[in-house]
Amino acid sequence: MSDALDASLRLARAQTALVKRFDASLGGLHGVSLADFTTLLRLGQAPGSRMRRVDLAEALGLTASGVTRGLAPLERIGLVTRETDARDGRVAYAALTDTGRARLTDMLATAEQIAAEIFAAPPWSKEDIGQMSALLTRLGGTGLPGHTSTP
Amino acid sequence: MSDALDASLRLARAQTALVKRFDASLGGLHGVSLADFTTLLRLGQAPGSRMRRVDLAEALGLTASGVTRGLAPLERIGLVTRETDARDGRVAYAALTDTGRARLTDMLATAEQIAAEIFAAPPWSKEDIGQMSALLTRLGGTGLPGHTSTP
DNA sequence: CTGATATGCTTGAGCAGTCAAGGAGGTGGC
DNA sequence: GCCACCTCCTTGACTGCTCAAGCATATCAG
Repeated sequence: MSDALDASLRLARAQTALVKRFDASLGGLHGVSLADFTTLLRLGQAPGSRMRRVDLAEALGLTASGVTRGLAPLERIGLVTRETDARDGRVAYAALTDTGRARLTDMLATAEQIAAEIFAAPPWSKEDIGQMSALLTRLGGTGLPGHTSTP
Repeated sequence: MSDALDASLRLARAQTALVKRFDASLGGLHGVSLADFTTLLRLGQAPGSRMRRVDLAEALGLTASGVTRGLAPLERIGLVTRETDARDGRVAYAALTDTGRARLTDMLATAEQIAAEIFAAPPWSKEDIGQMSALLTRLGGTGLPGHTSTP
Protein backbone atom coordinates (compact mmCIF):
# COMPACT_ATOMS: atom_id res chain seq x y z
CA MET A 1 0.00 0.00 0.00
CA SER A 2 1.29 3.46 -0.86
CA ASP A 3 1.92 6.14 1.71
CA ALA A 4 -0.84 8.23 0.19
CA LEU A 5 -3.48 5.53 0.59
CA ASP A 6 -2.21 4.75 4.07
CA ALA A 7 -2.55 8.40 5.05
CA SER A 8 -6.07 8.52 3.63
CA LEU A 9 -7.22 5.54 5.65
CA ARG A 10 -5.61 6.92 8.77
CA LEU A 11 -7.40 10.20 8.26
CA ALA A 12 -10.74 8.44 8.20
CA ARG A 13 -9.84 6.48 11.30
CA ALA A 14 -8.52 9.47 13.22
CA GLN A 15 -11.64 11.46 12.54
CA THR A 16 -14.04 8.95 14.08
CA ALA A 17 -11.93 8.81 17.23
CA LEU A 18 -11.76 12.57 17.44
CA VAL A 19 -15.47 13.09 16.83
CA LYS A 20 -16.34 10.53 19.48
CA ARG A 21 -14.24 12.37 21.99
CA PHE A 22 -15.77 15.77 21.26
CA ASP A 23 -19.28 14.36 21.19
CA ALA A 24 -18.81 12.75 24.57
CA SER A 25 -17.62 15.90 26.33
CA LEU A 26 -19.80 18.42 24.53
CA GLY A 27 -22.80 16.16 24.89
CA GLY A 28 -22.21 15.53 28.56
CA LEU A 29 -21.62 19.13 29.52
CA HIS A 30 -23.80 21.05 27.09
CA GLY A 31 -26.12 18.56 25.43
CA VAL A 32 -24.84 19.21 21.92
CA SER A 33 -22.87 17.21 19.37
CA LEU A 34 -19.68 18.32 17.66
CA ALA A 35 -21.76 19.00 14.55
CA ASP A 36 -24.08 21.23 16.60
CA PHE A 37 -21.14 23.05 18.09
CA THR A 38 -19.52 23.60 14.72
CA THR A 39 -22.77 25.02 13.41
CA LEU A 40 -23.14 27.42 16.33
CA LEU A 41 -19.48 28.42 16.10
CA ARG A 42 -19.78 29.20 12.42
CA LEU A 43 -22.91 31.25 13.04
CA GLY A 44 -21.13 33.11 15.82
CA GLN A 45 -18.35 34.08 13.44
CA ALA A 46 -20.76 35.58 10.91
CA PRO A 47 -21.60 39.29 10.95
CA GLY A 48 -24.66 39.75 13.15
CA SER A 49 -24.41 36.08 14.13
CA ARG A 50 -26.70 35.21 11.26
CA MET A 51 -26.36 33.51 7.90
CA ARG A 52 -28.57 32.41 5.08
CA ARG A 53 -29.19 28.74 5.51
CA VAL A 54 -27.76 27.92 2.13
CA ASP A 55 -24.55 29.77 2.95
CA LEU A 56 -24.35 27.98 6.26
CA ALA A 57 -24.62 24.68 4.43
CA GLU A 58 -21.78 25.68 2.12
CA ALA A 59 -19.66 26.81 5.06
CA LEU A 60 -20.21 23.56 6.93
CA GLY A 61 -19.75 21.28 3.95
CA LEU A 62 -23.32 20.01 4.18
CA THR A 63 -26.32 20.00 1.89
CA ALA A 64 -29.22 22.38 2.45
CA SER A 65 -31.31 19.56 3.80
CA GLY A 66 -28.61 18.63 6.26
CA VAL A 67 -28.78 22.15 7.62
CA THR A 68 -32.56 22.06 7.88
CA ARG A 69 -32.41 18.86 9.88
CA GLY A 70 -29.48 19.92 12.00
CA LEU A 71 -30.87 23.30 12.88
CA ALA A 72 -34.29 22.00 13.92
CA PRO A 73 -33.26 20.76 17.39
CA LEU A 74 -31.14 23.88 17.96
CA GLU A 75 -34.18 26.03 17.23
CA ARG A 76 -36.30 23.86 19.47
CA ILE A 77 -33.99 24.39 22.45
CA GLY A 78 -33.75 28.09 21.77
CA LEU A 79 -30.12 28.51 20.70
CA VAL A 80 -30.98 29.55 17.16
CA THR A 81 -33.91 31.40 15.59
CA ARG A 82 -35.23 31.63 12.10
CA GLU A 83 -35.39 35.07 10.53
CA THR A 84 -36.84 36.07 7.19
CA ASP A 85 -35.58 38.44 4.54
CA ALA A 86 -37.83 41.38 3.74
CA ARG A 87 -36.48 41.63 0.21
CA ASP A 88 -36.46 38.00 -0.82
CA GLY A 89 -39.24 35.76 0.39
CA ARG A 90 -37.30 32.62 -0.42
CA VAL A 91 -34.44 33.07 1.96
CA ALA A 92 -34.48 32.26 5.65
CA TYR A 93 -31.70 33.18 8.01
CA ALA A 94 -30.44 31.16 10.92
CA ALA A 95 -29.40 33.45 13.76
CA LEU A 96 -27.89 32.87 17.16
CA THR A 97 -30.15 33.89 20.04
CA ASP A 98 -28.71 35.64 23.09
CA THR A 99 -28.95 32.34 24.89
CA GLY A 100 -27.19 30.70 21.99
CA ARG A 101 -24.37 33.19 22.11
CA ALA A 102 -23.93 32.71 25.84
CA ARG A 103 -24.01 28.94 25.65
CA LEU A 104 -21.60 29.00 22.72
CA THR A 105 -19.04 30.75 24.90
CA ASP A 106 -19.20 27.92 27.40
CA MET A 107 -19.06 25.29 24.68
CA LEU A 108 -16.06 26.94 23.13
CA ALA A 109 -14.21 26.74 26.43
CA THR A 110 -15.03 23.04 26.65
CA ALA A 111 -14.01 22.41 23.06
CA GLU A 112 -10.73 24.22 23.54
CA GLN A 113 -10.02 22.08 26.54
CA ILE A 114 -10.78 18.84 24.70
CA ALA A 115 -8.59 19.89 21.80
CA ALA A 116 -5.82 20.76 24.21
CA GLU A 117 -6.11 17.35 25.87
CA ILE A 118 -6.12 15.54 22.55
CA PHE A 119 -2.98 17.27 21.40
CA ALA A 120 -1.30 17.00 24.78
CA ALA A 121 -0.71 13.30 25.17
CA PRO A 122 1.68 12.23 23.70
CA PRO A 123 2.96 15.77 23.64
CA TRP A 124 2.48 17.60 20.39
CA SER A 125 4.63 20.58 19.62
CA LYS A 126 3.11 23.79 18.39
CA GLU A 127 4.87 23.11 15.11
CA ASP A 128 3.33 19.66 14.82
CA ILE A 129 -0.15 21.08 15.22
CA GLY A 130 0.46 23.89 12.79
CA GLN A 131 1.93 21.51 10.27
CA MET A 132 -0.93 19.12 10.52
CA SER A 133 -3.49 21.87 10.20
CA ALA A 134 -1.74 23.15 7.10
CA LEU A 135 -1.65 19.69 5.59
CA LEU A 136 -5.32 19.09 6.33
CA THR A 137 -6.29 22.41 4.83
CA ARG A 138 -4.94 21.26 1.51
CA LEU A 139 -7.24 18.28 1.67
CA GLY A 140 -10.44 19.75 3.00
CA GLY A 141 -11.01 22.63 0.67
CA THR A 142 -11.65 26.01 2.18
CA GLY A 143 -13.88 24.90 5.01
CA LEU A 144 -13.04 27.21 7.85
CA PRO A 145 -12.58 30.93 7.57
CA GLY A 146 -8.92 31.84 7.37
CA HIS A 147 -7.15 31.09 10.59
CA THR A 148 -3.73 32.51 11.10
CA SER A 149 -1.71 30.51 13.52
CA THR A 150 -0.95 32.18 16.88
CA PRO A 151 2.85 32.14 16.88
CA MET B 1 -9.58 29.80 18.53
CA SER B 2 -6.49 27.78 19.39
CA ASP B 3 -4.43 25.96 16.80
CA ALA B 4 -5.42 22.67 18.36
CA LEU B 5 -9.16 23.30 18.01
CA ASP B 6 -8.62 24.64 14.52
CA ALA B 7 -6.74 21.50 13.53
CA SER B 8 -9.51 19.34 15.00
CA LEU B 9 -12.22 21.06 13.00
CA ARG B 10 -10.14 20.88 9.84
CA LEU B 11 -9.66 17.19 10.38
CA ALA B 12 -13.39 16.63 10.49
CA ARG B 13 -13.87 18.73 7.41
CA ALA B 14 -11.08 17.09 5.46
CA GLN B 15 -12.42 13.63 6.18
CA THR B 16 -15.85 14.24 4.68
CA ALA B 17 -14.27 15.60 1.50
CA LEU B 18 -11.92 12.67 1.26
CA VAL B 19 -14.60 10.06 1.92
CA LYS B 20 -16.85 11.61 -0.70
CA ARG B 21 -14.10 11.35 -3.25
CA PHE B 22 -13.32 7.71 -2.52
CA ASP B 23 -16.99 6.78 -2.40
CA ALA B 24 -17.59 8.37 -5.77
CA SER B 25 -14.81 6.51 -7.57
CA LEU B 26 -15.07 3.19 -5.74
CA GLY B 27 -18.84 3.26 -6.04
CA GLY B 28 -18.78 4.11 -9.70
CA LEU B 29 -16.20 1.54 -10.71
CA HIS B 30 -16.79 -1.28 -8.26
CA GLY B 31 -20.11 -0.62 -6.55
CA VAL B 32 -18.65 -0.41 -3.06
CA SER B 33 -18.18 2.37 -0.53
CA LEU B 34 -14.92 3.35 1.11
CA ALA B 35 -16.14 1.58 4.25
CA ASP B 36 -16.74 -1.59 2.24
CA PHE B 37 -13.31 -1.33 0.66
CA THR B 38 -11.63 -0.82 4.02
CA THR B 39 -13.41 -3.88 5.37
CA LEU B 40 -12.35 -6.03 2.43
CA LEU B 41 -8.81 -4.70 2.58
CA ARG B 42 -8.53 -5.52 6.26
CA LEU B 43 -9.87 -9.00 5.67
CA GLY B 44 -7.39 -9.46 2.83
CA GLN B 45 -4.52 -8.63 5.17
CA ALA B 46 -5.53 -11.25 7.70
CA PRO B 47 -4.04 -14.75 7.61
CA GLY B 48 -6.29 -16.92 5.46
CA SER B 49 -8.24 -13.80 4.52
CA ARG B 50 -10.55 -14.44 7.44
CA MET B 51 -11.22 -12.89 10.82
CA ARG B 52 -13.59 -13.30 13.70
CA ARG B 53 -16.26 -10.68 13.35
CA VAL B 54 -15.49 -9.19 16.71
CA ASP B 55 -11.83 -8.79 15.81
CA LEU B 56 -12.79 -7.23 12.52
CA ALA B 57 -14.91 -4.72 14.41
CA GLU B 58 -11.99 -3.86 16.64
CA ALA B 59 -9.67 -3.52 13.65
CA LEU B 60 -12.06 -1.22 11.84
CA GLY B 61 -12.97 0.89 14.84
CA LEU B 62 -16.61 -0.18 14.67
CA THR B 63 -18.99 -1.94 17.01
CA ALA B 64 -19.93 -5.55 16.47
CA SER B 65 -23.33 -4.51 15.21
CA GLY B 66 -21.75 -2.16 12.73
CA VAL B 67 -19.84 -5.10 11.30
CA THR B 68 -22.96 -7.24 11.11
CA ARG B 69 -24.76 -4.59 9.12
CA GLY B 70 -21.79 -3.70 6.98
CA LEU B 71 -20.97 -7.26 6.01
CA ALA B 72 -24.52 -8.20 5.08
CA PRO B 73 -24.48 -6.59 1.61
CA LEU B 74 -20.93 -7.86 0.96
CA GLU B 75 -22.13 -11.38 1.72
CA ARG B 76 -25.17 -10.86 -0.46
CA ILE B 77 -23.04 -9.92 -3.48
CA GLY B 78 -20.66 -12.79 -2.84
CA LEU B 79 -17.46 -11.01 -1.85
CA VAL B 80 -17.47 -12.36 1.69
CA THR B 81 -18.72 -15.56 3.28
CA ARG B 82 -19.58 -16.53 6.79
CA GLU B 83 -17.66 -19.42 8.30
CA THR B 84 -18.17 -21.10 11.65
CA ASP B 85 -15.71 -22.30 14.24
CA ALA B 86 -15.79 -26.02 14.98
CA ARG B 87 -14.46 -25.48 18.50
CA ASP B 88 -16.52 -22.52 19.61
CA GLY B 89 -20.12 -22.31 18.45
CA ARG B 90 -20.38 -18.64 19.31
CA VAL B 91 -17.87 -17.29 16.89
CA ALA B 92 -18.45 -16.64 13.22
CA TYR B 93 -15.71 -15.73 10.79
CA ALA B 94 -15.94 -13.37 7.90
CA ALA B 95 -13.82 -14.60 5.02
CA LEU B 96 -13.01 -13.25 1.60
CA THR B 97 -14.31 -15.39 -1.25
CA ASP B 98 -12.17 -15.96 -4.34
CA THR B 99 -14.33 -13.42 -6.11
CA GLY B 100 -13.81 -11.07 -3.21
CA ARG B 101 -10.06 -11.43 -3.40
CA ALA B 102 -10.06 -10.79 -7.13
CA ARG B 103 -12.33 -7.78 -6.88
CA LEU B 104 -10.29 -6.42 -4.01
CA THR B 105 -7.22 -6.33 -6.23
CA ASP B 106 -9.06 -4.12 -8.70
CA MET B 107 -10.44 -1.92 -5.96
CA LEU B 108 -7.02 -1.48 -4.47
CA ALA B 109 -5.70 -0.25 -7.79
CA THR B 110 -8.53 2.27 -7.97
CA ALA B 111 -8.02 3.38 -4.39
CA GLU B 112 -4.30 3.83 -4.93
CA GLN B 113 -5.03 5.99 -7.91
CA ILE B 114 -7.52 8.16 -6.05
CA ALA B 115 -5.10 8.59 -3.18
CA ALA B 116 -2.37 9.51 -5.64
CA GLU B 117 -4.64 12.10 -7.26
CA ILE B 118 -5.66 13.57 -3.93
CA PHE B 119 -2.10 14.01 -2.84
CA ALA B 120 -0.94 15.21 -6.25
CA ALA B 121 -2.62 18.58 -6.63
CA PRO B 122 -1.32 20.81 -5.16
CA PRO B 123 1.81 18.69 -5.12
CA TRP B 124 2.52 16.95 -1.86
CA SER B 125 6.02 15.83 -1.14
CA LYS B 126 6.73 12.34 0.09
CA GLU B 127 7.79 13.95 3.34
CA ASP B 128 4.50 15.82 3.67
CA ILE B 129 2.53 12.61 3.30
CA GLY B 130 4.70 10.71 5.72
CA GLN B 131 4.53 13.52 8.23
CA MET B 132 0.80 13.75 8.01
CA SER B 133 0.37 10.02 8.35
CA ALA B 134 2.56 10.03 11.44
CA LEU B 135 0.61 12.89 12.96
CA LEU B 136 -2.72 11.20 12.27
CA THR B 137 -1.50 7.98 13.77
CA ARG B 138 -1.07 9.72 17.08
CA LEU B 139 -4.69 10.75 16.96
CA GLY B 140 -6.43 7.70 15.64
CA GLY B 141 -5.14 5.02 17.92
CA THR B 142 -3.63 1.97 16.34
CA GLY B 143 -6.17 1.44 13.63
CA LEU B 144 -4.15 0.05 10.78
CA PRO B 145 -1.58 -2.66 11.05
CA GLY B 146 1.89 -1.16 11.21
CA HIS B 147 2.85 0.47 7.98
CA THR B 148 6.43 1.36 7.40
CA SER B 149 6.86 4.13 4.92
CA THR B 150 8.43 3.25 1.57
CA PRO B 151 11.36 5.68 1.51
C1' DC C 1 -48.48 40.38 -18.27
C1' DT C 2 -47.15 35.70 -19.09
C1' DG C 3 -44.36 31.69 -19.25
C1' DA C 4 -39.81 29.59 -18.53
C1' DT C 5 -36.15 29.05 -15.68
C1' DA C 6 -33.44 29.53 -11.46
C1' DT C 7 -33.02 29.78 -6.35
C1' DG C 8 -34.03 28.69 -1.36
C1' DC C 9 -35.81 25.63 1.47
C1' DT C 10 -38.35 21.44 3.26
C1' DT C 11 -39.82 16.67 3.12
C1' DG C 12 -39.85 11.48 2.32
C1' DA C 13 -37.11 7.58 1.77
C1' DG C 14 -32.85 5.38 2.45
C1' DC C 15 -28.13 4.30 4.25
C1' DA C 16 -24.42 3.74 7.71
C1' DG C 17 -23.51 3.78 11.98
C1' DT C 18 -24.76 3.88 17.29
C1' DC C 19 -26.67 1.83 21.78
C1' DA C 20 -29.48 -1.34 24.48
C1' DA C 21 -31.51 -5.70 24.79
C1' DG C 22 -31.54 -10.50 24.06
C1' DG C 23 -30.40 -15.26 22.40
C1' DA C 24 -27.06 -18.93 21.88
C1' DG C 25 -23.03 -21.00 23.27
C1' DG C 26 -18.93 -21.69 26.55
C1' DT C 27 -16.69 -21.89 31.40
C1' DG C 28 -15.92 -22.35 36.21
C1' DG C 29 -17.37 -23.01 41.30
C1' DC C 30 -19.46 -26.04 44.15
C1' DG D 1 -24.56 -31.78 37.09
C1' DC D 2 -26.04 -27.41 37.55
C1' DC D 3 -26.31 -22.53 37.98
C1' DA D 4 -24.18 -18.08 37.50
C1' DC D 5 -21.63 -15.53 34.60
C1' DC D 6 -19.10 -14.32 30.42
C1' DT D 7 -18.49 -13.84 25.26
C1' DC D 8 -20.10 -13.47 20.40
C1' DC D 9 -23.38 -12.05 17.56
C1' DT D 10 -27.85 -10.20 15.89
C1' DT D 11 -31.91 -7.22 16.15
C1' DG D 12 -34.91 -3.03 17.02
C1' DA D 13 -35.05 1.69 17.61
C1' DC D 14 -32.67 5.83 16.86
C1' DT D 15 -29.43 9.64 14.82
C1' DG D 16 -27.45 12.32 11.24
C1' DC D 17 -26.63 12.66 7.11
C1' DT D 18 -27.63 11.93 1.78
C1' DC D 19 -30.40 12.31 -2.67
C1' DA D 20 -34.64 13.16 -5.26
C1' DA D 21 -38.79 15.47 -5.44
C1' DG D 22 -41.62 19.26 -4.57
C1' DC D 23 -43.34 23.93 -3.24
C1' DA D 24 -42.81 28.91 -3.08
C1' DT D 25 -40.68 32.85 -4.59
C1' DA D 26 -37.80 35.61 -7.87
C1' DT D 27 -36.23 37.03 -12.38
C1' DC D 28 -35.93 37.53 -17.12
C1' DA D 29 -37.44 37.31 -22.29
C1' DG D 30 -40.89 38.35 -25.22
